[in-house]
Amino acid sequence: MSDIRVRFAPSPTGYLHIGGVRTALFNYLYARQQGGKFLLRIEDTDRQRSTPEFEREILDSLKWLGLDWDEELVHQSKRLDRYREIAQELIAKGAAYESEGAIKFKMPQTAVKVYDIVRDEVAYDSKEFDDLVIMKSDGFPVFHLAVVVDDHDMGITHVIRGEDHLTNTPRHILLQQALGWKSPKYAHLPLIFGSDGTPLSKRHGAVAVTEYRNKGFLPQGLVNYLALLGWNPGTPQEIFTLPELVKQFSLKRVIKSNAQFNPEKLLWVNGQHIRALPGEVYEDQITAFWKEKPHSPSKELKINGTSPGNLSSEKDRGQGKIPEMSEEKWRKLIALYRPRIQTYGDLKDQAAYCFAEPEYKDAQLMNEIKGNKSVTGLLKQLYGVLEELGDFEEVELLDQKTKQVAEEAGLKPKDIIHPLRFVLTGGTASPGIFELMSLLGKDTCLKRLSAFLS
RNA sequence: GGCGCUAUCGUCUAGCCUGAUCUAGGACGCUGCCCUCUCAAGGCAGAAACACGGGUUUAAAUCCCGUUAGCGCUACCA
Repeated sequence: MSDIRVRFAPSPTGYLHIGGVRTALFNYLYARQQGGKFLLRIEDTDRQRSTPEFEREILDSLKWLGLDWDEELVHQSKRLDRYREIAQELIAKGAAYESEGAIKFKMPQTAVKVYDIVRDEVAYDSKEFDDLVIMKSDGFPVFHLAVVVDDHDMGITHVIRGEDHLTNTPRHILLQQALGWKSPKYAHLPLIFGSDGTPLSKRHGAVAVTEYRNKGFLPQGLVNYLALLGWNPGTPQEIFTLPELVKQFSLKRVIKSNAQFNPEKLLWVNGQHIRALPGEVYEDQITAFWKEKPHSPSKELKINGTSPGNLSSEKDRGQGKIPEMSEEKWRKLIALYRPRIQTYGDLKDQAAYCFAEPEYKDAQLMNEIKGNKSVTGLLKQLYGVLEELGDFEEVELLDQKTKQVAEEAGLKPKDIIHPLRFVLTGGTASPGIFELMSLLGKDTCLKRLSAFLS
């Protein structure tokens, strides 16, 4: 156990966003790796914009991501007296003065050096800085004072934050010097931008953690991707679990230049995690995702009474249950789609025809198949063959029988498989047709066939 | 404007400190091929970058200077 103490200090004026997660993550990784403490401080001195709801969202998001923190939460709003005390102390020392109801820090005229772990030494001349308001006329501290006081009181040894604070650092150091306090070590992280190089915002798509959660991203996928923005292990490894990151992380390998957020790579990383998960974990997670109301659009997945197997009746719907597909079928389904999805939410788009009647959107293809006598003849024949089968449990048998129909007509397997896929799914892409037939079940398959052929 | 930070494929990046091993490596995306009943997944291959200009040196992506560009700070926001 080292005495390293770091902190993440969000303002509850909005949801936890991508940039915040990255900052929190790097603090977390450093603390856990060094055997130090990862603390949380809520910077809620902006009374207008801070809300308890946002605070709860932020904490929820951090928990979901697996970034657990140590010790009690610190709220700046509860430390107002302390800031006032320090401000008075600065006045008493002649380092600050009152001005129009506010208190200003008298900026010493001196050279300041910031030793930054990421970018080495950065020098400033404080002649460039104006006197700094530290207490607003409403009696609330300004960010700079609160940060310096809190970091000191919390025993913070390393301040790891975004590069947007780099230029604030000399002011903070001057404040610390005026108070006779030791400065923590600093590490400024590169910023994350959108694909057009401007600060990440809603224009660039999802920025809030909750949005990613709702879409069915895995916390480890998001964490993994974000770890790679501004840091790399120096090895070709790209896929990491949190513990692996903790082990390999190093502030020394933090990149200096800003990065652009690339949603496509995030998707890929997430897909890798989906495939790397132990089977049971995958099953539990994706099942929970589709069951849990607040975080899944599962209503949209529903399902008319006409779904495969014994799907839910009208009454059962909206209960937040997986459609009353048997446990066994649901498992088959998610196994079949595992290599095909990048987020749990993808199931909705890709397997829609498992939960509702297929939509034949491609009218041209529809007519092509329907208008082709030999194809429809083949399908009718197949219908007859399938009807004779007991159930559709045996994939091998379905395979055999279906191909046999084609062979007997002097055709190739795909000559029947492709039209059949279209009939059953309404499209041209699906998992293996025989696995799919088995999944849908005999009734559904026959029903779709006869409906199509009639 | 002033001050500060940054600058390798479209994007994330390795390499830069300790110059020669770099005809610049990996990943996402893209293209093609293989696998194959389609789509994925997986495998293989390909196109794709050292911002620009000066130095230093036998030798520079790597060191130095300048230019340009991007970003940040310059609030009684955080």
